Amino acid sequence: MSDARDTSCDPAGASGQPGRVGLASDLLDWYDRHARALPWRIPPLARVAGVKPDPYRVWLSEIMLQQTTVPAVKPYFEKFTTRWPTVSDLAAAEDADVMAAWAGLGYYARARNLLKCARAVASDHGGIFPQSYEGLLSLPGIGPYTAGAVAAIAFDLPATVVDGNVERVMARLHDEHTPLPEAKPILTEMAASLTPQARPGDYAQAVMDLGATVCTPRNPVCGLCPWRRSCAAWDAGTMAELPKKTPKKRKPTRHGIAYLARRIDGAWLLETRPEKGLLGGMLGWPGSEWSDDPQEAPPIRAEWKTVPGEARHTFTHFHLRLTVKTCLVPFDRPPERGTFVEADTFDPEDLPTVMRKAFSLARGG
DNA sequence: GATACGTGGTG
DNA sequence: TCACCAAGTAT
Repeated sequence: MSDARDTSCDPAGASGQPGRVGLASDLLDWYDRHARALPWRIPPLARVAGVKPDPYRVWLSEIMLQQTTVPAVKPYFEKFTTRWPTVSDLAAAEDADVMAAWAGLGYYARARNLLKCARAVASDHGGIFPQSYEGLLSLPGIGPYTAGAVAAIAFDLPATVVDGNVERVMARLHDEHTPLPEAKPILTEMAASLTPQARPGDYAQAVMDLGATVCTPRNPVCGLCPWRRSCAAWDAGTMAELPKKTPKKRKPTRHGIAYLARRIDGAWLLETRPEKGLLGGMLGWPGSEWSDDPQEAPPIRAEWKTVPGEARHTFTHFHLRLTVKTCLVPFDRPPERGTFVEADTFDPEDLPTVMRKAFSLARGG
């Protein structure tokens, strides 16, 4: 781990401190000048002046940011913090309201675990988040990354935070060619050995910001990097090919049928999907199974018409081509599955994206 | 360790 | 069009 290059070229090393401290300090200097302003972030100057982050906002942002970009998260973060300003407010919310508010953001298990976690904090911890890595890790939806991030950012504990950005930065800094996920423990050890005791919260955010804005997956901007002089991949010219990753499987294509039934008073036939599995707990159109050759499964007796075209959508591990069928039914006909939702209560924004696409196709948009 | 789990942006 | 990628977790 103690690469000679780490110490040979940095001022702190020359002044007698270990090279790793020099690297952390260089990065914090960079962060003080280049930290992005984000709705959940306390700017470095304010942090140094003693302003503390709200653990609820840190936790909420970190859950939303899992596998999700900053621009996608921003409006959802504003919506959640406006509607539920504290963890106790969130804990008291209805499941359906939270799932509807999360609709469109993806990875819906996050929303289910978000509520479980808020309720655990409210009922088992008096509405206060546990202030330790282990305590945080024990909560639903909080894994090693998020426990470290909240510990560091909210409580300024010297936790090592390893996300995709940090993996990439470490792989390049040390010119590590072992492919992910095999390299994860190695990269984690590298990250741990760099984590400073001073300002761990700012440092955690700084490494991730570096990865997000300078040490990017494609076209890294090495000319602006505070760690360029210490970067082994820069020396070797291998930045563009790191980190190595084991190749992913091709996605198969599945087919399905979505049934959009409208009652004469304008109500729509919807159903809440089972808690487990794909789109678990979300509102959606009744439908067939998604497979090579789906079987008809109309949720109500009616004269169904097939909408021309298909709704196409790609999930994490397969492509979906959805045939959309519509019908109009009388007021007194009971459905075999699902529940009619009054027209003035129904908002397509409450649906996951694939279901919105089916709705758009049916409406001719 | 491998797999399931969303979505939108990008080259 | 298409594969890759993003502040991962649960099983």
